[in-house]
Amino acid sequence: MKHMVTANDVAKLAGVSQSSVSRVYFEGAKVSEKTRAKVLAAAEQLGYRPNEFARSLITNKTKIIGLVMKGVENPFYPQVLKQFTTAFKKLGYSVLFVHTQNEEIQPEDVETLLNYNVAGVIITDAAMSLKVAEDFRSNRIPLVFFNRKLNTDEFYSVCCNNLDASRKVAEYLISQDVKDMVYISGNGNTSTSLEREAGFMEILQKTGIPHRKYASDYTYTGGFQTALGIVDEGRAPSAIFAANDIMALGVIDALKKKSLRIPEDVKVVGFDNIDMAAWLGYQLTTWEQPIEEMVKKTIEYIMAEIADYTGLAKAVEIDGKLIKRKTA
Amino acid sequence: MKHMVTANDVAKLAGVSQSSVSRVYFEGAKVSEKTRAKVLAAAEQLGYRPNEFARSLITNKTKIIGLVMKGVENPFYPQVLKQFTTAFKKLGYSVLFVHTQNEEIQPEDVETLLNYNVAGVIITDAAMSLKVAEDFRSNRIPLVFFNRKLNTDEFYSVCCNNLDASRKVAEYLISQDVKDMVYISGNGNTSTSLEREAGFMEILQKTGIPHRKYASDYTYTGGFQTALGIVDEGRAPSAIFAANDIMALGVIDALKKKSLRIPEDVKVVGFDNIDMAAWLGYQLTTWEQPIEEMVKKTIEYIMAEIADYTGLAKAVEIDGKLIKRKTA
DNA sequence: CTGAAAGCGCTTACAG
DNA sequence: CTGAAAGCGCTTACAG
Repeated sequence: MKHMVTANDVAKLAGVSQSSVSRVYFEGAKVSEKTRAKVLAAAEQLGYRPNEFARSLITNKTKIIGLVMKGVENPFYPQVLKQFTTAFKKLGYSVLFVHTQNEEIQPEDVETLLNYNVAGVIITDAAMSLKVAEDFRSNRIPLVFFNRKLNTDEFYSVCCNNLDASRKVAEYLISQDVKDMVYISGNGNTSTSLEREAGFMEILQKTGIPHRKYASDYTYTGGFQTALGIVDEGRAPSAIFAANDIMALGVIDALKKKSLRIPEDVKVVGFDNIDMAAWLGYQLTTWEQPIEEMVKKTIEYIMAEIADYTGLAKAVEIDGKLIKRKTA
Repeated sequence: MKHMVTANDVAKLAGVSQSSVSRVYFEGAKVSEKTRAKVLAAAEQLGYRPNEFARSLITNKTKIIGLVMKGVENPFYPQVLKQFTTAFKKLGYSVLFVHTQNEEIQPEDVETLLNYNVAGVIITDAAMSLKVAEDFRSNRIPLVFFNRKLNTDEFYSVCCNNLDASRKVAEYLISQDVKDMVYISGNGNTSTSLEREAGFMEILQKTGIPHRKYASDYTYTGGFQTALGIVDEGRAPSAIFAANDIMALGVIDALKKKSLRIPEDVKVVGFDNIDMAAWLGYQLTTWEQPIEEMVKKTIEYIMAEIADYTGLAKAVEIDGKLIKRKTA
């Protein structure tokens, strides 16, 4: 068995009480400089480290944030993971990574989060039922939907302003003098795909530009196959708006395979601005999601709720910007 | 304050002792079916869930695995993260994700891992000093270096057989009738880059094929710039072996930019077989790392050490295979 | 400012 | 098989 050095061991060596040792390590507690010095010296000598579990048990608080994610194949999400982890570390919080295979978060994942009494949970591209979300609420655990919304407005969400962004994409494309357009959607019922479609279609309808929609799945292969199908139908449009970048890259490869020139024959616009969009092989014109700002807003909310739980619900939307490159 | 349902509450409702409630939830403990039924009914009614922290405090064990990672921009690593998370979940373990900005794992990250008394730690592309590694050992926490080795053989590591793999890459390239070759390395002192270089060079030296080495950094941009430099020198070789795929993709884009044909003018081989290597825009010939098998070996070791700590050190190496596509 | 003591929610010998 | 009790390593009123 590994022997743990406890506050008691330190207390004995330092010649103070165990409470004093505790006070040295508990932020906000008061100790004299003299005691602090004695304790720190003894602790150093013994290699003392406060036990997080004992601490959490008594305070009923943890420094763990649950981050739920599905599509790590889309580089957008590892980026999100990285930024959250980095930002939370500065605040003294660690992230418990939960990966859901399925579209929807599984009961055992919810169990895990609840068992560890996480200080907050962020759910990204996985779906969560209303019932589960209520579970977190009833446990007073702050929850935010990141880059996704529930179709009720009873929870906190942080997204890019998808509606406005896709309107701007449509307007930009129209200004490029296109005849007809195609929207390639992501997974059917995701709020992101739905909103991007709505904004895009709204402008096209308003301006009377012919348009069609094809359903895909937010993957490279999905984008690739969908675009191949479109060309094989003999109905290549003058512009394609893909609901995310990784699909857009598949679209580009498919169009190239069919010897169509980009942007001359077909223009392509994506969404996210992942690293690869800038690669010379693609040079994708896309809408940049303001990840940094989105992460910041999410953390602000969670921290505020940790300090003083309100259960506040709000749909926060942050603008991004159009990044013009070579594909449109 | 959120009120927690405790084993005591359940005990009262079920009309049994708190110990009996505990036994129902503690694997391996014995309870009669009758008691179990009573407890489960009461627990269900109250929404009871055992407190992980109290449990960890008393058993001095956790179900948390620390996973340390740096380069999430290289799709190889999110893939590794996903596979570990999935496999550990099945065993009832969760993963605490630790992202290091710097090349080397930071003291505060080590603190975190130690404070949470993690059941094991896996360190991927970040570096860890010998001193820190010893820290884990002295706390009897199993540690494995995944896809990286320390330059001492005192720790457990799981890697692809890089030496053999790169020899095979060299032999394959030679069979393609090349005149001279270039090796583009990853970050200088990583074991992977060093080993891949060693195996590759060994064969080239043996067969007397002219070769040069360029130092890069395992990123797309690094590969791109390095290849650009090589061409600008007017010394494009007949084949380039990049130490990982993401650099190889950069190399391809640079060569294309310089209007060199692949594989006719220059052949390119990568390492990893990330998803993108198969994309139509690249069709990269590469060495596939057997992630699944590597993950499996890592987990086997960690589980064995959790059950019975030995501190066993070993360098496990697993073969991968050459994936022939269009670039060589 | 400091110490003795209670208690967080569990597991686990120890009796019965 | 079950219960009463001790104890894991902390925080936090409560006195002094």
